[in-house]
Order: sequence, then structure tokens, then C-alpha cells
Amino acid sequence: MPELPEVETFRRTIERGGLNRRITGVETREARVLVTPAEQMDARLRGRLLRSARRHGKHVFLETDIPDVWVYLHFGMTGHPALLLPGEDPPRHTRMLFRYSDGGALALVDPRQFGKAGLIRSPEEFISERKLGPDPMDPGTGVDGIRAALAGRRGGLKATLLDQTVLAGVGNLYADEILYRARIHPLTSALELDAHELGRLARVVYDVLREAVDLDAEYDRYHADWLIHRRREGESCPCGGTLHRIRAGGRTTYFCPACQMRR
DNA sequence: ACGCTTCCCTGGAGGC
DNA sequence: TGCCTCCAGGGAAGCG
Repeated sequence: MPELPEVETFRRTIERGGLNRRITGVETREARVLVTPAEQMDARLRGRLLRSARRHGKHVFLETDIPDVWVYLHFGMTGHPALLLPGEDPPRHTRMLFRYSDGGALALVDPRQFGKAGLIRSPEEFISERKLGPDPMDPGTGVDGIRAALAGRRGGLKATLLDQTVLAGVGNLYADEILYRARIHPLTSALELDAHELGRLARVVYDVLREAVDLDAEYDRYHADWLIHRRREGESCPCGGTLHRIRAGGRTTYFCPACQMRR
């Protein structure tokens, strides 16, 4: 699932191979993913360059060489970018292609079509309009910023962590991972934590995402004690307990009732 | 402010 | 092997 760490690897992929190449056209294969009409997308970007790739939460923003014109990408549940060599066939489920003058392309592949792409004026405006919370990996956020974002929230922490207007970037798997490592029950609210516990949770949010980003979001490389390797009902926790599955924040949630006791 | 449900969509898993 | 149903989940929308 593309959550913050996965989307960061997508950003890097685009940064490494998709920038500063002449775009000869934007080809839309599934208009559903587009927020900006296909003709407008193509007309605006034809002949232009992508200059830089930024990320906020689960969104990637591509700066163009036109002032106040950025591309935004959201990968939904199953999307990812792919850089194609000249002559290479687009993968199955390619929804959109940025064609380059050398014959290569940047493809948006998205089987379930929950992804989105469009033109915006600026990342700042987009973030503000969507009311997205701070990005936990933004140097300007830090552990203190994460703690401040979570403070005072009344809902269960699972739902709070998933709420992109609180923090941008945490999805279902990492929310469970964070609460598991912090040893907090998913239905506990931030209000039930004392200042020390809240600070500790904020630190865990930072650490889990940091480690995942540093390991290029490759699950195989995550430490064996991560919950992500054991997301199955009845699977045992290293503590000897049995993992439970519930629904929290509208999503399937795994946790260890022994490690993460409800208070 | 918050929780809950429904919807969008396809592929994979499981039952028979 | 094939058919069917269910489920996964990010996010938006609607409702209470």
C-alpha cells in the first residue's frame, strides 16, 4: 500500500529519472484518475520540463518550468510510477503516460484506479485547501510537531493516525505498526495519554516512518519483530500472546491485546 | 468533532 | 479447472 514511505520511494524514482526531460505529450488511458481534463493536461505540459519532485504525506508534487503550474500525483491504494525506456511497452494497468522526447516515458500504473493526478498552482495551496496535516518526515515538523498534531484529539488513535488532516502520510499498515511499537491499544485516544506517553508516541511515529523510509519501504528488510510480518488473525506475538483483528477507523486493525492493553 | 457506512475498482484468496 | 463471493484499502461523501 502506498503510504508515506512507499510514496517517498516513488518520489525518488521520479527525481532520479523523470526530471528535466522534454515532455512531448501526456497520454491518458483512464480519465478516471484525472482531476484536470486530459486535453488541458496535455496542452499545458507538452514541450515542458518537470523541474523537481516534492512529497507531502501521500502526495507527490512535480514542479514544472511554468510558474504556478505543478502536477500532483496520488497513488491511491495500488498505484506506482514506472520509468519506461524508449520503445518499452507500458505495463498493464497504465493509466497515464508522460512521453519524453527521447522516446522514454513516465507511466502511472494503478490497477484499482483509486489514484489521482492533476494540475495545481502550488503544493502549499493544495495542502491548505485539502487541510492536510503536517508531514511527519518534514524537517520542519519533527517529533514536537507530531506531538502537537496528535494532542487533544478525542478519537481512537488508530482513526487519528489515519486522519490525513491530523498528520499526512500514515496509512493503515504503519498506523498499526506505530501503535504496536508504542504498546498502545488502537482505541485509546490521545486525551487518555499523559504528556510523557504522548511524547513517546510521537517519537515512535517518527522512528517507524524514518526506518521504513531508510529501508526504501521494502517490507522484507524491516526488522523481524515488526507487526507488518504478522498481519494475520491468530498469529502469535513475540510476547507469547495472540494477535487480534478488529475494525478501527473503518479499517482492518491488528494488535496484540497483551502488549497493547486497553486502559 | 467524531464515528459510521457506502462507494469507487480489480485481483487474489477461498469455498465448492 | 472454473465459477462465485468476499475482501483488501485511501479517500470522499453523506448521515447522525
